[in-house]
Amino acid sequence: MSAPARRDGAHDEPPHDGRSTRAAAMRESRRRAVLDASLRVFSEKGYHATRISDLIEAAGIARGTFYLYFESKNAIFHELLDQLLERIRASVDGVDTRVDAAPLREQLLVIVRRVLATFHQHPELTRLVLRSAPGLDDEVDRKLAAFYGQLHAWLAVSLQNAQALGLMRVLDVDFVSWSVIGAVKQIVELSLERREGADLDRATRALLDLHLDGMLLAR
Amino acid sequence: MSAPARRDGAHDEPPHDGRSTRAAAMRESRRRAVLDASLRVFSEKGYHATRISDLIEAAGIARGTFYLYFESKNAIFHELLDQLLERIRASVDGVDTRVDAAPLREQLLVIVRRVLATFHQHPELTRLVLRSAPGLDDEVDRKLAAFYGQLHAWLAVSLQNAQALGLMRVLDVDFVSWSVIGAVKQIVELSLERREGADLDRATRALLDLHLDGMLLAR
Amino acid sequence: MSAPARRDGAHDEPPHDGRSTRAAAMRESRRRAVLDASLRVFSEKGYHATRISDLIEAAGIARGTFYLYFESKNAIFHELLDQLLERIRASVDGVDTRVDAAPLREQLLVIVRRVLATFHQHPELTRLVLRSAPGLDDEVDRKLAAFYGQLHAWLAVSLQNAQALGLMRVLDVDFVSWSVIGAVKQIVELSLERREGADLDRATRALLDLHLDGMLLAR
Amino acid sequence: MSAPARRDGAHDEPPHDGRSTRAAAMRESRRRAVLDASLRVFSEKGYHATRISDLIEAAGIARGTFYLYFESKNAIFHELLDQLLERIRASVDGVDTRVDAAPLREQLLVIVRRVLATFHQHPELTRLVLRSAPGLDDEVDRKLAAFYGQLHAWLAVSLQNAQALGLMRVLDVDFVSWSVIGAVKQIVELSLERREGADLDRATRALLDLHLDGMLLAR
DNA sequence: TATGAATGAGTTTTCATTCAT
DNA sequence: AATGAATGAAAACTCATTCAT
Repeated sequence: MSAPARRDGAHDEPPHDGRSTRAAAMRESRRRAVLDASLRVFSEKGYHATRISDLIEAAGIARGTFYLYFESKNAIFHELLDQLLERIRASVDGVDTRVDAAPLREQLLVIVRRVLATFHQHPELTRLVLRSAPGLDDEVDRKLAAFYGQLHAWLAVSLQNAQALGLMRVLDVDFVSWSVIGAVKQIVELSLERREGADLDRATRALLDLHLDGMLLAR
Repeated sequence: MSAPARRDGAHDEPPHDGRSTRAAAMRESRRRAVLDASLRVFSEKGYHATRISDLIEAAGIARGTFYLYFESKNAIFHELLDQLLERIRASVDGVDTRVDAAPLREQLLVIVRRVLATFHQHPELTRLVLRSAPGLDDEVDRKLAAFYGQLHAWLAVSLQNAQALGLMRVLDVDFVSWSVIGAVKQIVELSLERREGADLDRATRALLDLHLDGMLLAR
Repeated sequence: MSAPARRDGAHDEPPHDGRSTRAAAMRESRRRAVLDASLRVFSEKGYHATRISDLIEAAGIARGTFYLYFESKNAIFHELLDQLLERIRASVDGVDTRVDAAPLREQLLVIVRRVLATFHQHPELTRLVLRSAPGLDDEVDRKLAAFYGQLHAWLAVSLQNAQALGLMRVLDVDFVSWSVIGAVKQIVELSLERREGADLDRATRALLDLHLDGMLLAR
Repeated sequence: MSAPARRDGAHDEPPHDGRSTRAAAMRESRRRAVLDASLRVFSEKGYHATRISDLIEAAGIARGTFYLYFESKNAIFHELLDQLLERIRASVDGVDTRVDAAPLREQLLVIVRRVLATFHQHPELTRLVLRSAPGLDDEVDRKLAAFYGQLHAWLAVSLQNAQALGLMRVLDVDFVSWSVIGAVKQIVELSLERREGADLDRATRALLDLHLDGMLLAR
């Protein structure tokens, strides 16, 4: 998976020479603070129920200040969205997709655990992506589709390889990949509600158990 | 699965004696028409992007008339939501959960096909539930949670039985049930985009194949 | 001078069948009332100092009602502007430009008196055109330029004819026409301040006296 | 015509002793630079469409710096306005109003040419006065009224004298003076659009031709 | 019952001015 | 003196809901 263009957010990056390095750092940290506060609010109330007033109150800034850092409510949401998407991409990117490198079981174990952990470490971002984002607007939907599409493509290729190497049964790789993605999403959503960190391992094992060996006793 | 309380929508059902039976029928049919039109609009534009103007235009009624039949924009959405939820429930309800009645594979085949078909027959309702509804408001989220909760409980019990009867491996039934639900949701969403009706069988088979026998070759 | 396309203002003319003739009339009269009230406010405070609040207060309507009739503050202003421009055009249109029809003096007398009277009858519209409109935005400036351009063209042609017929000295018709227009505008503006209606005749005579016979005694 | 009170603009002139003379000069030159840049912007975009951001960008200074030199957006505009008004006043002031000094024709030739040239040399200031200023606020309108009033008074007195000396026909001096002012304004505005410098003489001659000898052939 | 004009609270965004550094 | 980030009052516009006919 290749990294998408980074989204810098602020309208036009001010040209900062040497002397304003400090200022630029301050600015960036403040931006971060607003993003963090906004994430919390968006994640809790959802996009539409969130007012700019909520955002600036949570960030402790004035109304105009918000627009100093972000173009609009919509823009800050997109920036937030891009972040998690990027984070998940990164967490998957690290996994070795050369199937011969290790048994399928081990490989999937690593990636599933990583993905679940990533979501688990960022419950707000997760809630944002899973609950607030879908259906917001066409642009958001396009981003989500692209994201899941990448994930699916990556998974499908991996499975295809495994299949070619005789490590996997002959299955409908397309549907199976989507199925796995759906299962993971659902488990993530579940852990969001339950907020039990300890279940991460249990969830990982259950997912692998099911998908690798199936429900039936023997064949 | 038990049927939930029916939601009548309109403010207070006027007591209709014999002479107004015809009128009541007219009223009901008109209500239906508005609901149908609204479903189409909601499903296409999403809840927030949909204006009352869109609804009344699609239904061909006047602004005030809308409020004669529905309390509010929110109320009609809830009514629509309840409908699909009820329809899916019904499609699942019919399945015999006594595990000994048939092999697990057959049972799951029937139910998965039914569920997929149900969604497939009502793409608008599906889009509504899958895209517009989540994260809308607490009430909606509660309903969805309850719905999926029921589904999960039903599935978990079935699997538990199968397990007890030695028809199924020992798996974490809780997680596995959620995983299956997630997979199905994802496949449904997929078919929503692709709009290929013929794939229903292929999807069903792929889902069962994966979940019953797993990915690995042999054990 | 040809009449320009009428500007109907309201977003999309609602289709009114026979039964809603009364309603349409009501609507139109209400529109008029809002236009009149707005004209008063605009004329007194100028475009920018006028708030929508001022407009709706003057018209005695609610905020939303305003937007039922007009798209925006800018739109109602344009509609008002078009009105006076049209009215002046009409007042000039009636004048016979065939120079041989009457002596130049008589012709100019009629038209100048008409123009002055038109402005004088509508002091608010006049103030709007003369004070608020110029420099408002490009569209307004274009309209004003077009308007004065028509006026100038009409005048220039008339003078050209007069010249060809030997009724007028050989003068730079282009500049002279603009000069006359400027003089009239200034006199109109003057009468706006003085608010003396009786001076209309005196002003007309002074203008003609000056422009026809010049300042010098004899030649 | 007497010079009006000078408007210094900046809050309170700091008392500058000998040692700060250099600094004061710097300050003054910077002030000038900001004024010049602002004039350009105001003249192009108009008062309301001009943002402080435009001003400081054009002047190459920081936001806060602007307020070190000028009290407000309104204040700098007024200062700019006063300048042209003063400049025109000065260009007229030099003309000898003792009518017996020269024939009316010669006198008017000089002054009209001067006035036109003054405007022509400063198109931005001209656009400001003619397009942006009128109707801006009461204070501006008062200044413009005062300015034109002075011009009118000066012209009226001159004509009165000429009349008394038998150099001019008996005309309504009040209206005639306003008429001349209006004509000149219009011609100036015209040359602003056309931007043809060479026409200055032609315009001057046309104006005099018309006003001195009138349109008619002979009397 | 049906209509659609009227309502006004609520929301985003702008931008002149201030002030800490 | 110079800077530019921060401020918040003010303004336009939207749209779900009401209500007189």
